[in-house]
Amino acid sequence: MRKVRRNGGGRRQRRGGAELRSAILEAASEVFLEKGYQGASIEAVIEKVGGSKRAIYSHFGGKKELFSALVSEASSKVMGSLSPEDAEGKDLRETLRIVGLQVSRVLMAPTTLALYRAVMAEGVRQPDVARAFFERGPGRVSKGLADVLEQFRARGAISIENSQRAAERFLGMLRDDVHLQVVLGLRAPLDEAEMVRSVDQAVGIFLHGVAAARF
Amino acid sequence: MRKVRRNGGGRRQRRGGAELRSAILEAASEVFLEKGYQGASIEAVIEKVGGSKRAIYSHFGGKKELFSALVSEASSKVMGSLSPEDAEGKDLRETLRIVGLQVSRVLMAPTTLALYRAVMAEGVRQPDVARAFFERGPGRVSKGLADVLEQFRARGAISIENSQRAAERFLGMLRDDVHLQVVLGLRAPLDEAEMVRSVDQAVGIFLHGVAAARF
DNA sequence: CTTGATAGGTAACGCAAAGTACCTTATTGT
DNA sequence: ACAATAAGGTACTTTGCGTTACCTATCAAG
Repeated sequence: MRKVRRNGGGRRQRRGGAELRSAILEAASEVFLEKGYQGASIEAVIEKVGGSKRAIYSHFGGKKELFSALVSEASSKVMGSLSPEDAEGKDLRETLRIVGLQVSRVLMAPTTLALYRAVMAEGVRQPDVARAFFERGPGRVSKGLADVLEQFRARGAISIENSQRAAERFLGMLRDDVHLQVVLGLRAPLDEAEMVRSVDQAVGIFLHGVAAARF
Repeated sequence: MRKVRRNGGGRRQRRGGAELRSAILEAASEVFLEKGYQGASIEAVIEKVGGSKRAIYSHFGGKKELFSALVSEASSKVMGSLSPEDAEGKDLRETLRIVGLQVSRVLMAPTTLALYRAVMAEGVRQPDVARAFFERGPGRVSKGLADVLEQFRARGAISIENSQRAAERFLGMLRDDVHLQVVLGLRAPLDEAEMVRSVDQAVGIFLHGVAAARF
């Protein structure tokens, strides 16, 4: 009886097997995010990574599965740039400013924008891709913010019925026409200063609304 | 000397020339909006409309131009379903409710969703398409609402620095995670009752915010 | 009726790209 | 070292599709 060394998935290792896999994912990111799922070609990926198509079919199974893997990975990676602990112990306004700014930075990052485009287009036809993206990305963010809001609600700082929906509203304000125009390539992403102002405005509306104070 | 019958563009008419053109646009809508720009094929369009590919090249020039024409038309058509006059003479809250509900209906309509997906994906590569979509669609809506808000601001009903940005914020709240999930095909569009509740919530936040009243 | 022009149809070209059959080579257990 | 196994490479097949060259039928002008 032999001992077989296996890695996590139960697949045998070879010279740079795992390295090749992640190199493919890297190259696939570039190609798929630039051209979109349908516009991307396996050949273009291989051209970047060097090697042969066979490697992609061995490692992933096909174009669809490669895309799916890529989206999962990219969605998770994006989340890594968020650090909710930065908002610990702050008051509500400051918390919203910090979270809002972090989210805005993510939303305006080139990779996120490209991911957004690609997934929006293909999500309807590949439900697992849509789910992976949403649950690892926007869904996680709004859940996280909802938890925070819930704490403030419990303390009586805010009056809302549904923390989850409230969080989604706040985040929705960050994904407004400006973001849409950036996604469409109609204007450059906001720079840091613009983002700060934008977030401040959103926080202001979210906290107190636009109605003139009726004193 | 005979009179020459011409249509608007100065192009000679023939048996069903214009009818064919619009039939092509109709079929192209179905195909492009279902499959996306890159996934759609001229052949599929022609199969639906009957005739030959030559007709498309005569009328439009190519796949790109056909898509562009389609997006312009569809974007304008969508706007037709908005009737801002319904909000005339109402107070601020009621105005926002009416506008919000109309916009929500549009956002949840299958055609709009499909258009959204297709344009989001292809906009970066076809700037004229992105522009046509945005200016006829979302841009027009937010401009319209901005004008209304400006009137309320002038009357002192609301305190905001920038009506345009404020309008975009309100509309952004309608394009939140729920809308994203619908676009991604992860959940069914809201029905009328759900939309009403959703809009009411957004209006509430927009007007007074979530902060507990400090009396 | 003739003539010129053009919208529309037929069919073919050319290319890109997904997937695969087959071979090569590295790796691992004995 | 050697056999067994499987990853990785080469090159092909097949398919689908955008585009175009060429032809035909229709319509207006004289």
